[in-house]
Amino acid sequence: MTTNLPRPPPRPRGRPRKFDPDQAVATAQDLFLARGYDAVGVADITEALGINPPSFYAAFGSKAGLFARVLERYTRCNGLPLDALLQPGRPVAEALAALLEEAARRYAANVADPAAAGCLVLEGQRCNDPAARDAASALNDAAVEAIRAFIAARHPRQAEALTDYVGAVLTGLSTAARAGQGQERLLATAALAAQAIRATLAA
Amino acid sequence: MTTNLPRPPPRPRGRPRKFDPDQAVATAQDLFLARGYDAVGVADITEALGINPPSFYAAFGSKAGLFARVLERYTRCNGLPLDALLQPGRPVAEALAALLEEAARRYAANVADPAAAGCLVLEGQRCNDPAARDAASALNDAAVEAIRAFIAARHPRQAEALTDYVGAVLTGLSTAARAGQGQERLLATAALAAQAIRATLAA
DNA sequence: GGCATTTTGTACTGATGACTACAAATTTGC
DNA sequence: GCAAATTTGTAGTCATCAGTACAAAATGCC
Repeated sequence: MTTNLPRPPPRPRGRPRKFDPDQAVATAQDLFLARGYDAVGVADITEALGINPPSFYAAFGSKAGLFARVLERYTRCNGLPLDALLQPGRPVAEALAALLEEAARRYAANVADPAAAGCLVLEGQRCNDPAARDAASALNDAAVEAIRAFIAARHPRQAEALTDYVGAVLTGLSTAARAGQGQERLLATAALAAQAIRATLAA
Repeated sequence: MTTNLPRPPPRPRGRPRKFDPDQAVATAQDLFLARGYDAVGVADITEALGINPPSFYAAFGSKAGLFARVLERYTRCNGLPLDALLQPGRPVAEALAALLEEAARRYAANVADPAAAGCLVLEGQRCNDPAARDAASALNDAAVEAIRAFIAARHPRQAEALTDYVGAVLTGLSTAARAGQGQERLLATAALAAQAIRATLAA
């Protein structure tokens, strides 16, 4: 029997694409992370991809449409792994400390791309395009709710305040990363921030 | 003797101004605080002032030039009173806790202008105009240095880490305020954040 | 009154940036 | 080979926005 399972999808009818949309999303992610949504023009993207505007709009609809796909990829591949960090059995203070530490590691600029620092979701919420902002806010809201629910399972009385606090520190870490602070400083801030969580939950 | 002291400055030669530049700076401060530097156009400002663009440019030179004057006014009238909060004799943990609490109070939106939330200096650093960004960053750098020096006077070993932490929390508070959190939530976050400072300095 | 000075109002310019109309090109299915 | 389908490349449109040219108006000084 010849294989009939993983048949490569038959190529559609018309002229084939000159570029890979998934690769384009990855490239755009780098650009947005390095310069921010507003500062990256469609012309920058099409130039980086070696395509012309019509190809871009046929594939993604709009700049905000591309950004939504970039955010999806970012949360899947590069965002904080909330599911792994906030496992139901884990002590809350320990989990939140690990969350902040992981954020410090991920938000710091790496050597490969020194300008790519901070969190794309957090920073994306500050852009001037309502559609892009809403896409980022939706993902942020989901993440905040996941943190709140995790805390509330064990410490319902302190869930709101601790969630606000963790959110504020994450924002501060992302901003500090974009301002050029290196991983050591971000880790020190995260460790310091975690002390407040321990102090609160120990009481 | 007739008074000769507070003589009102003799009116200059030409056609008199139709608007008061200082009042214009105050109006612009409200606009920038409510919508952010990038989202406020020169047209918005001239319309709010009831003047035409040439009058605007004759008085302020550029949008960034106006923003510099707005920032000066903001730090003088509405910014955190660092000098009062960080007096040399004051215990460091107490002073920093008061600083965070005061930030929570000031960053929260007030009833008079519900959209005006957050810190104009912190938010201004994120705009897309390099000149405006630099003006905001210079003021921020000065504030950060003042905090660092205040801490270092008593706790030199922890000055860097604590300053980074306080800066991150302030950024988080400003962002949370702009996201709509009310004063109670901001105060709770500030109080929580202060615990980490106490824990660090008690050791 | 006449002149110098400064601001005002009208009506632009020039740059930028998201987005598109349209025809040519390249593929598949018959 | 031919028609249908889809993408590409060229060359734009349109809106927005910071900033300006220039003449008319309004003042003080002589």
